[in-house]
Amino acid sequence: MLTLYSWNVNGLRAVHRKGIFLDWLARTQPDILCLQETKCRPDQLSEDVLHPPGYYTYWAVSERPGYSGVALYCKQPPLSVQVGLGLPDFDREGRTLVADFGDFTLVNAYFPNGSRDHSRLPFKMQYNADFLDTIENLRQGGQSVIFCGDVNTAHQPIDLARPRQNMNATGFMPIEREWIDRVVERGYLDTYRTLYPDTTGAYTWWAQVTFSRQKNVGWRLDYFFISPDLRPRVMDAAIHPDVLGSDHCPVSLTLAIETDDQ
Amino acid sequence: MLTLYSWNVNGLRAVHRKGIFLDWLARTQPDILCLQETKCRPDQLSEDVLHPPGYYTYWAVSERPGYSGVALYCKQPPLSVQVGLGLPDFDREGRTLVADFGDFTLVNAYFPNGSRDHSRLPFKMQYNADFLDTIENLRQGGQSVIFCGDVNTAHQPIDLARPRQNMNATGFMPIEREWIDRVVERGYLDTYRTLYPDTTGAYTWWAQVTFSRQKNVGWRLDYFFISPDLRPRVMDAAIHPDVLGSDHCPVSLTLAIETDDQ
DNA sequence: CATTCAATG
DNA sequence: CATTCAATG
Repeated sequence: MLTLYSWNVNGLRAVHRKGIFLDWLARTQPDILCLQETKCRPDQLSEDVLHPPGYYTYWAVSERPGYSGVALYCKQPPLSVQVGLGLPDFDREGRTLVADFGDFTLVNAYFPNGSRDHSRLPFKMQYNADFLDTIENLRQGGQSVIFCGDVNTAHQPIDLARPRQNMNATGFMPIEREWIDRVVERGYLDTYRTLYPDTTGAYTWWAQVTFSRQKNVGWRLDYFFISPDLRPRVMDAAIHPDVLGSDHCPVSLTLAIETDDQ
Repeated sequence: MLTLYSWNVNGLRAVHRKGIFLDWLARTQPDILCLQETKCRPDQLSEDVLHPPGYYTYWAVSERPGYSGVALYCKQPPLSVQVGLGLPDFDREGRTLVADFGDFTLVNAYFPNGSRDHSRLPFKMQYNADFLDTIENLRQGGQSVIFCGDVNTAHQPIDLARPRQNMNATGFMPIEREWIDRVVERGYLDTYRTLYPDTTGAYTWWAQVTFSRQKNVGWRLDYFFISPDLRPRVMDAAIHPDVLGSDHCPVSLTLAIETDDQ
């Protein structure tokens, strides 16, 4: 059994400083943990966060200090890890890690935010397009694919509290949602929604400005998608809104795959 | 009897937030208070700081947000207040207030910092030169002059804890100290040093980086200077190192001048 | 080290 | 609102 978690931490140093990160990690013990918005270089971290007992860690860093960044924590080292998509425009922002675990290739991604004024929407849609090309190439190479992270888009009206008010807000615009349609058309499964097609109020992000978390006025922006061949292995998919410390909460996926744990 | 205080607060909002400023003001009740490094526009302040009971307030603001800025709090309104020296290069940094109190003209100034790499030394020396011209013009117009504030220069070796190590550091370079020599040659009196010519360890600023305040490794950078005609009125000059909340402490001057207080 | 601001989300 | 950085002192 393999447990995978994904969490946009909104600053790894901040969630560590609050005394939350290592506690949660020690308690949860995911086999694989994907972080987004780490907002740091590894050399800015203390040893306890950089190398928690039992974990290998991998880092994608933005050229711009304090911005973006993703990390991978895992109990077994991948066969290989690729930092970035191989596309400098995106890779300089530290958005992507691709890890080959043998049974599957895992892509941990912090998808671009379209920006309130929509100025980064073209950049986001280009990332999304190139991202889909990348994972399709992996599948054509015979790999099973899992991708997770902050997709920065709610797919359907059920995936946010105020769908009608946000039709023209980045994160729920038709063009953004259609990209997820395309992902699903290619056969990828939104694991949480596949298991819980009708569950409402299932969100992973809440705006801090409006204190919307206490009212659960949120969005489901964080996902675990799998290629369809992995469907028989899915044991559970979950959202963990009780885990505080960021404006996002973690999401998880449990697979029926043996680990080498002794 | 008239009590004047001068204090570089290193951010008025910060010293207010710490609960120090209004407490200190209510307890001390200076007739006149000159602040430097207010680092704010008046509209960024709450009413209680902007208009404490019994005080008129006047503001010089930098064009650059959060930088520099001086303020004048006084129980009796001046006959006139001039914001700036009339020199745009300096006035755009909100460094100077000139207030005519009838008995004397008070100039509240935040003299430029020469910058660690000495890059602002020419700017500082030009400000100092133009400042001296300004107060000399006031005297030639028949006024008694008081000037106070953060002069950003220690005059003599007795005025800092480590004179030999700082001969080439801005704040104690020969060229900076010679400007104070010139002020003294014109007859102005450094009120504190006039009353206490041999007192050592009398500092008004301590570097935060090195926690030097607890060791009293400091500099005397804040002064009340007076034109010589006011000498007979001087009752006391003091330094108040126990007042916390900034990296500078307040300094004060007490004059034998009647106030209109009922 | 401490203050403030700007960018970003 | 919260995180991080940069400039300044």
